[in-house]
Amino acid sequence: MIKMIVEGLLLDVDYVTKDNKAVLRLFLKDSKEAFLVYDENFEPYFYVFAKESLEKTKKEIENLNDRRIIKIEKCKKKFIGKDVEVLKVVVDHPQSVPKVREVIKNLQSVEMIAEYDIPYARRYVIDKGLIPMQWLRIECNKSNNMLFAEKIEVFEKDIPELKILAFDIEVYNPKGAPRFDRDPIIMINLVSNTGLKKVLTWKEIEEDFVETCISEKAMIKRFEEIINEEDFDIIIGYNSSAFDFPYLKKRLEKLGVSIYLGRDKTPFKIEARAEVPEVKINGRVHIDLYPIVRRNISLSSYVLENVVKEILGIEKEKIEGKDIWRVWDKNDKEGLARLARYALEDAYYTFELGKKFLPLYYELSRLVKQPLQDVSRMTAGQLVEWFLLREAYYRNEVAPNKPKKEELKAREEETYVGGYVMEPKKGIKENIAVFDFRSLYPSIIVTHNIDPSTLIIDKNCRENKVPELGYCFSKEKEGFIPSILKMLIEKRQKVKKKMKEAKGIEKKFLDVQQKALKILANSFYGYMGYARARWYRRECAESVAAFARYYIKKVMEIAEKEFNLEVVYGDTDSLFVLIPENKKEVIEEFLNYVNKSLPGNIELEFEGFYKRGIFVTKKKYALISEDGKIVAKGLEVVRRDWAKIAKETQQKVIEVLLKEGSPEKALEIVRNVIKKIKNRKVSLDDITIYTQITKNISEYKTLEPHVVAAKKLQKKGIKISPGMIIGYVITKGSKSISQRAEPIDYVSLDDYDPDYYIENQILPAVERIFEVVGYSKSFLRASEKQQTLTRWFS
DNA sequence: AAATGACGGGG
DNA sequence: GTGTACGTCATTT
Repeated sequence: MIKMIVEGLLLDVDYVTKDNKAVLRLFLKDSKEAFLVYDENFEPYFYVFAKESLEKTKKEIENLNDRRIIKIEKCKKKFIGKDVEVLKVVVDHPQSVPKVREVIKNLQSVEMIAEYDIPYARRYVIDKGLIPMQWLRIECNKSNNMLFAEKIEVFEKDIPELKILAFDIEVYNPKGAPRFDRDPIIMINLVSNTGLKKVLTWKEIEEDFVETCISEKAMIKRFEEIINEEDFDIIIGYNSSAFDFPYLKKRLEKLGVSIYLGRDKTPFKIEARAEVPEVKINGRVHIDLYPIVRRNISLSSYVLENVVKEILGIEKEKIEGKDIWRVWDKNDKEGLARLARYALEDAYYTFELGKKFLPLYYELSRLVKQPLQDVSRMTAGQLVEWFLLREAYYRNEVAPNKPKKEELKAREEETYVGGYVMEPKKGIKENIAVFDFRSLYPSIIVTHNIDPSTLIIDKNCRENKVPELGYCFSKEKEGFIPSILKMLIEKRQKVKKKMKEAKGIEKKFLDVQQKALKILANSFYGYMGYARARWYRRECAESVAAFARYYIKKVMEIAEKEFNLEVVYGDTDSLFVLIPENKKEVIEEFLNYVNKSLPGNIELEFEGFYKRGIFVTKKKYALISEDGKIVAKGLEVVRRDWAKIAKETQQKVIEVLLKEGSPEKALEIVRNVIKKIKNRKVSLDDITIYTQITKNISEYKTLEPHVVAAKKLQKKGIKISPGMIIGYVITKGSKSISQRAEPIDYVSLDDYDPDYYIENQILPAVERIFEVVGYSKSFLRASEKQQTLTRWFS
């Protein structure tokens, strides 16, 4: 056994079981290579609160004679700000926790149990004070060529160059959605910061970045080889959790091959989660950019091309997914080369998106102090929760439990008045300035000391009283949440101050840091009102919202009364104001005036200027900026289970209204579409609705259209299995919509029901928009029904 | 009115 | 893995 000291950046932590004991694995990376350190010095535990005396409860637990229980200790802790004494029950293995806790929680003398559901690796990084994406100096023992940690300390140092691979697969798909049991992977596209720009495939393609393998199987094995040879730290994809990796896994099963991508030479695993599946490649970090982009940027569509356009400002061409197989089958030299170029582009842009977002997640990982891959999957509420769990540990607070099912249901039903949403002045408006107050919520929490422990429910309370509500917040003692939030805000201000003097990379680095702090700080309000939160407290969230309403209304009043500006819309922390032609300077004046009148660090910001907007209802509007970018909120019908013709019609209507400001032209578009539908001048492609079968047909309780269509296919001898996407058309007749759904392969243009497409597809997609520009629902419907009588459709 | 089921991205 | 989303919409029952 040799003693030694190693240093490395903490990329990930998990545990393995050796001799029935859990051993933690720290995956580290120094400036040269990746390495692994084990830690055996940690034990799983949870807390027990006693009804009467700790001693009595301790005895009762001891009397269980449960061999999984290793130790029971009395501890002094705090719970929601109050001193408590609890028992710490240590067990032999993390997987014993759920079993032992079930026994203990039902004991007579037990009041409740706590912190019984914290994943072992996360508990470990919290208790040991480790910071992922930060450097560790570890004193270890080396035996059998393995390193065992004895003492660990965190120190600050820049993140070393990490090896990052972006990948993407192309799949043969003659039936639209690829069927994993039949359709092969035809290309694997790789772009890395180690200089890789490669398309693996199994057809000869004349491009120098293409590497031709002898078969699909050989191509996948080559993919494995490249990952292991280059030893990537991070593997990124776009929707790779839900598509690329699951598809790859199914192909591997079908082909009877295994690949070992883990640093410990294990296969990658796909773990079912409520959200999207989680891909685990031991020792490496897998990050799917699709959910990240969705969480961080508000767009009407998240197809890669659109994301690249909006975020990177690059117009990228797309080979329609549906056409890939055709190009592949055609075997035309130029076609295949073109396919390969597009394929490489997909990986390239995924890589570019990674460059854009990864630094932020490195920072969030350091800030929340949980592993990068975990943090990359967290929603805002989870970021706050894990951050608070760490803070609670260091303040000796026992964390409140997550709500049980009934409690969750009760919380979800507990509604309160949220932000103020103004009923928009409906219709088309021009020259719109948008302002928002993003720092409003955190500032309110800190300024008014809003916390579960400071809440006073008393109609007659006076000091620090919440507008409209019978609550006050004591200012005697700083609350848990306000004190943490205050620290975050101050830290951010410091970083921003430093940023002013910094340059180049240093400045960028600081900018990412302040963004991470901002994201976290802005999530605390939502967190207190989030039903699944441990530190949930309805009255707190309710009070923040009440203060926010007070401030936004005040600012709207200033705009109208003091600046004579028309406010056309506002939502929670934003307001939309009409700016008179040639008076843009008023934006600055208004902003300055408002900010002088607001208390503390509460600040209004200018978000942007828009040439035109359509305001439909609360939360439903579309804006076009001066450079022609359209931002649509709440109006999109871009789902697969709508007919293409409905989606396209809606898009065209919004575009014409915003670009030309002409309801008449938009109406003309709708009339033409209706006419086309009536005259059967559409294609089957336009009217096909695609819906996925998600379980065995026999398990369906209700007979929806796609289920009926699938049953009809089954009768024709076609095997239906979960995951299949059924394309169908609604045909003429008097039965229910479902009964009239016919599989696309068995209908002709003469069969479809024009009324269904007009009434249930076209009109619902556009009528709300038309209503606000002066054409009522009944007008649209009436003019549609009078088709043969009126000029509209003749 | 309540219950049920599907959407997103990927090809 | 000591963790199971989310908010919205259409259609059926």
